[in-house]
Amino acid sequence: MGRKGESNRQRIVEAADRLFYRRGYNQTSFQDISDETGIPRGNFYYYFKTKDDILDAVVDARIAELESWLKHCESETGDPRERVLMFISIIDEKQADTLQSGCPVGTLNSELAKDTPELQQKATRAFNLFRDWLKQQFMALGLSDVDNLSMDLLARMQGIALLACAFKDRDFIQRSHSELREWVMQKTSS
Amino acid sequence: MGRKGESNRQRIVEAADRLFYRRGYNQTSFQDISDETGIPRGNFYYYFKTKDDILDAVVDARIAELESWLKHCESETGDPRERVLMFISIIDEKQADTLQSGCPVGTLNSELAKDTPELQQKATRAFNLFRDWLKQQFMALGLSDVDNLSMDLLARMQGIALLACAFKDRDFIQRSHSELREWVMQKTSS
DNA sequence: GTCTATATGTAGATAGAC
DNA sequence: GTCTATCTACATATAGAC
Repeated sequence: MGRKGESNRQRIVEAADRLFYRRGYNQTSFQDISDETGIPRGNFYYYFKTKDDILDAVVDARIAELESWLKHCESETGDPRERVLMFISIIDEKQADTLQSGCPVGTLNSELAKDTPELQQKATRAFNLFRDWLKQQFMALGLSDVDNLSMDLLARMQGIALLACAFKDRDFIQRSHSELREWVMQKTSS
Repeated sequence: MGRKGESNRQRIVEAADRLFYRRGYNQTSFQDISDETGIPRGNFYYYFKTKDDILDAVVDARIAELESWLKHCESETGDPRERVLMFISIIDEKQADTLQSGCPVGTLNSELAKDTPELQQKATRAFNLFRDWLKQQFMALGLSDVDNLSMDLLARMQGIALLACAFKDRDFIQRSHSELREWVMQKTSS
């Protein structure tokens, strides 16, 4: 059973990814994942030894998605500034999800920082991937202080996502992303 | 049986506040609170009907703490700009906790936004209190756009706290708070 | 007001039939 | 590979003795 070309393992990871995002890791049970996939609970242990192993696969999936976005930005234009602006446009398109559940990477980090530092380190991998990519773009523009610039941009994005979700304020996202674009323009024109 | 002048109810709330902050709400059990206070699990139900009621009291406690900080800023100086800068200094002093567990209000919001919107609304009360206070300070300075300014400052603080906690980066907090002060100076001098 | 014993549900994980 | 039945641990919550 299961749709063609979609392994049970893959279906579990996709459902877990969705549920971990919407409800949080700790608040998602095997029963929830079973309900969404139709795959019996006990079957999960054929593919994953523990719940943490499922999280591991989910983090890998989120990293892969982030990588695909970065590659897309790179393929669309050779101008590093345009690439960064394009990334902002991509997350801007995820408004609806951000409003409801925040940033998939940020909220996971925040949740795992409490009580499970080992897993949290895994979640920061996605942050690091993005930081490194930003650094490359800023370096290609001949900027100094690329480490700080990258952290600052990421911090702004995270603050925006957190407040937008807390207040369910769509206008705030739009205004903030617009100001973020201006910030990028200004910082990359010196 | 409880230190003098400290009711059992109060001791439960204080322990819960600490544990909810460090481990998260969902990851903190009655057993944990019992272990910290020495008060038996079953006893909690004399003071609170449900676990949610404990959270309610914890949120009230965090709001009360925030209010005391704001009052302190107001009592120290009549200059609204100085008040805002003083608030940044206060949270700057909480670096160690922020590094370990993030912002007590921000992380709680983030956790409760997933799956328990009712409780999350309660947690946003603290955000709203701070926003209103900031608006008052900015208005007293004769600024326009006080709503956006307040949201932007809060968003920056939240982004800083989240990344500092994710990367356990003390230098980042210090640099960012320093830049936040400059931002306040600039915005309030127009 | 305080504490113990316990009810009731559900979590993650395992064993073993098919 | 798939599924059911079940184990053990622990969660919130309740009942009732003291």
